[in-house]
Amino acid sequence: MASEHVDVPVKLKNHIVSLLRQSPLLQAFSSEQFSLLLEQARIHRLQEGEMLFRQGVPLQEIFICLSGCIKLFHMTAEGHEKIISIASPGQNFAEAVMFAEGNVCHMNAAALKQAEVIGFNAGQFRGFLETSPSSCFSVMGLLSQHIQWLLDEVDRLTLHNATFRLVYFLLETHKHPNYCNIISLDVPKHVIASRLSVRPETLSRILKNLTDQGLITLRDHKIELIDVAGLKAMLSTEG
Amino acid sequence: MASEHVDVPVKLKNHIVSLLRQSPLLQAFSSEQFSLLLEQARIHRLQEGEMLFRQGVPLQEIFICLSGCIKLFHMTAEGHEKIISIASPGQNFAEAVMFAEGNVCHMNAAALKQAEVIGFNAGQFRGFLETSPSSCFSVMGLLSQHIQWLLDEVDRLTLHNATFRLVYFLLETHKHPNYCNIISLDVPKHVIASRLSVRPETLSRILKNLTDQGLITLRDHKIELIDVAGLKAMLSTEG
DNA sequence: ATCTTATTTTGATTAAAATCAAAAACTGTA
DNA sequence: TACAGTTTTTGATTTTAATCAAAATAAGAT
Repeated sequence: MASEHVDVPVKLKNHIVSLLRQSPLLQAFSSEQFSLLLEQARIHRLQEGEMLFRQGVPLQEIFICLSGCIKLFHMTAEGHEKIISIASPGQNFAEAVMFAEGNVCHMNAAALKQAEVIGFNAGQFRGFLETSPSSCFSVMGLLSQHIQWLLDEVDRLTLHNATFRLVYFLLETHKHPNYCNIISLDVPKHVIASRLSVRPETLSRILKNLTDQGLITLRDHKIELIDVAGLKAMLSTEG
Repeated sequence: MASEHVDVPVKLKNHIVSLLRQSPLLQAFSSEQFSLLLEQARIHRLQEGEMLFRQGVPLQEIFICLSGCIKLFHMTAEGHEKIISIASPGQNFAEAVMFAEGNVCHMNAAALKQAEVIGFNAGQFRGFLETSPSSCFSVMGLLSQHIQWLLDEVDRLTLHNATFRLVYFLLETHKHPNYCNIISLDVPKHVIASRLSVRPETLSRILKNLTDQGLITLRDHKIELIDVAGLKAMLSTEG
């Protein structure tokens, strides 16, 4: 799995190296361990739609997205897809698999657009953890955060409706970047829909409602948040 | 929080001690560390409905249920409750909180029936982890399992319907115990409903359907699985 | 450009489950 | 046993979002 599109050894640009050095996954390691991990790491270059790994398959790597974005998703027998999360540059994924029975991952990962992913050797990674409880604590913190996120997600799915989930998603996405109130959707809307567990038609209608209420405006593939306070109010009152 | 109903120091029956010794949470520790954890542990005796801790409050303990059962649940501003999971004797909970920002737990815990819970000192626990990477690995394995369970739960909530969730729940509950096909619900049905994210009325109707189909029978607060193969078939075909 | 394809929106309809309301079945207690 | 309370079931109705179907829009290729 995931071996066809690999370049090794890794030659990384400096800004990528410093991105990685700051990753919560790696920052607790010594410089030496960090270098050794990089030496053994592989770059996966994926075309849009290309799979990185499939559910049920054991993984020998822990991943960090370097460019593009990766969807992590479940698939039912009938072919229905549910996107659990979307990893963007700097974000790690499949780190919990390293401690799972048989290292089997229960999810699929595929590129939503042309992407580069770095895969660290899981055995080597575990080896370094064995020598360093402080690194273990760093990883345990990461796993704890992951659990917290999933608990909140269950919360949103069970106690809140589709509109709430979309508004929450918009405000979350809005948190990170460059102050301006414009969110660029760099993936098709049906991807956002799957991420939010609604049908594309429903997402379209909800966006229309919010537009009609004067809370957002839509143009191209960008959503401008007109009334952030109003959106925030929707999260506390309704849902 | 959680200090009113505490007996300390702990005096435990032998079978409880051996239950604890086998807990995935504790088994990686040395006998000495295990004893020291027990020395600092507190027993919480809870009446039915009594809270163990509330969301938003920092926790200084990691818990294992000794008797009775504990519901772990979210609560919305409007007072709607969603039970995430139910801990029965031997099961640990709130172990991830120990690595969270400010040790803040985002869930509530309360007794579903008269219960005893042992709370280990989280600081001491972390201290022992610092001395032992192998214990860390044990905990990371536990956290990884927790993540896996939550991912599956998201899966069931988004890709499957209420009937699927109930049938899955019945078969999961059936896995553990003493071969016989009778599941005793030792909690009110509305608790099961909340756990499955359906309304009590809906649960009642689904149980009726399954009964009409000859898959189960209901009497008292027991569900007898008549056609286990038929139930399993429902998980693969429909959902 | 034009044609082709994929994505998104809109409208009409359906389905699953929630809600509302009330009856029935239990529980425990006096 | 009768009574007061809770829990569960049943029935009628509504709501939310899914589904089905088709039009509109956007994106790519020739």
